[in-house]
Amino acid sequence: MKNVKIPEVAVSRLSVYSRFLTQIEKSGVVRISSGEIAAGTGGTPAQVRKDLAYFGEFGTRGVGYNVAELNKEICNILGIGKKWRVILVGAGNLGSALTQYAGFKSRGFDIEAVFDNDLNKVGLRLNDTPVMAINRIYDYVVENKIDIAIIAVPDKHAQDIADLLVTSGIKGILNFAPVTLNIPEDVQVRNVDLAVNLEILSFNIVVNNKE
Amino acid sequence: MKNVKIPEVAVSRLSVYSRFLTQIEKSGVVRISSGEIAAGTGGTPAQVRKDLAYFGEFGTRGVGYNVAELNKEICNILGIGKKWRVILVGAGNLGSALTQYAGFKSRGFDIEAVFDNDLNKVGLRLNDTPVMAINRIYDYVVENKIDIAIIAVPDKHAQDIADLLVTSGIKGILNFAPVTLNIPEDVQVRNVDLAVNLEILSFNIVVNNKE
DNA sequence: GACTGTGAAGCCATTCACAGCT
DNA sequence: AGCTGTGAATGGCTTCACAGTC
Repeated sequence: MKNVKIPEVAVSRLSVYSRFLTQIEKSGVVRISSGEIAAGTGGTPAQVRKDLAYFGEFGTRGVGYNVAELNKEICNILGIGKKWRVILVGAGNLGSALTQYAGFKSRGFDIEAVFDNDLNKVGLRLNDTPVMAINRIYDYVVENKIDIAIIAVPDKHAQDIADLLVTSGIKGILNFAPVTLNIPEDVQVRNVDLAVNLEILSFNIVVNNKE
Repeated sequence: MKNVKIPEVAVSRLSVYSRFLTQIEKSGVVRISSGEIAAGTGGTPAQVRKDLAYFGEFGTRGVGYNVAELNKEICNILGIGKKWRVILVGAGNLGSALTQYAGFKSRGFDIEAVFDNDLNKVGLRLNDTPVMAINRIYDYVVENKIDIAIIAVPDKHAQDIADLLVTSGIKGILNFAPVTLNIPEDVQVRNVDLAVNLEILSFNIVVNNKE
């Protein structure tokens, strides 16, 4: 791997390319050019090539890329197929939906346990995934070497849960609670803020209508 | 408003500031500095000031910002409180969760109708929101002047739904389907790709462990 | 001729540092 | 003295344009 700092946006685009390639691959296409990838993912050909160039040379000049091969390379880069061990905290509406979200499973992220503080839910199964009590998180994460936790609890509990997960030795947190978590640098965090996205949309609509 | 192009990241940060200020306001704090906002939202003081400066002068030199006032200004900028009319398409797991998501309602985005192609669901209510048949989307959007639609249908149907919404005259689309939608430029789109976020996290964990 | 890979240029966002105000 | 507002400097991402390869 080259020793250049890779922009996070480039990584997110790689993820989109991979999704597109997976779909293209199914339809039987073998070869593809940077221009076609760009057209299918809403980017530019130069950017597609640059993003890939951060990691190596995957194409053939004058020809293009082999769809299956390129997709495999990108999956390697992203760490897909590493068999990540994932848990989810918060069996509310959003948590339940995420537990059953096909988009995670199909990309190799399989949630193996759900934790909740509602004892009525503990012991049940959420679409085959067992629901356990919050106070079992620490032991479970340590014993099963869990890599990633998805936080889908109400705002007020998010930081406490995050602290607990950090103490347990979690490597990454995907946070759906609309709060800024305080997390040590060596633990990776991604915030998915649903309301923020609606507000950006709202802003863009207003600006667009003014022109 | 100044005639400078505003970075979209700045807008997303404004949204986070606002959320933070709302919370701070509740706890009774009246005045706040850019440094405190930065500390509470994971940014830098200079960036907070710059983000605000795109839109005007909201603070007092030597003093800071009035929490309530600043929050109101930001809400105006973002178009919150404009009484947006919002519908959701796709009453599956994710769609149901989003319909009941408190983070939307508390920020002024109230989903008023849900559409689904499953006739068993049509006529029911999802947490008080009526579920209607997909073929009623066009009329409903036109008659009720719907501004924003949230797409939470399976990938394969997303583009068709998007086309239908565009034809109906929708202004903005928040898309949860993991596909790149083809939409005319005057309609605003935001993609929330849940799997992409997990994949970026996965990438970051791998990179972090190599160092 | 077609398309990749890449240095260089251009553009945009962030950070710095300080003038201006309270 | 403390904090905002902002031009200038820096840093980073994107686009350009072309050499290299098939």
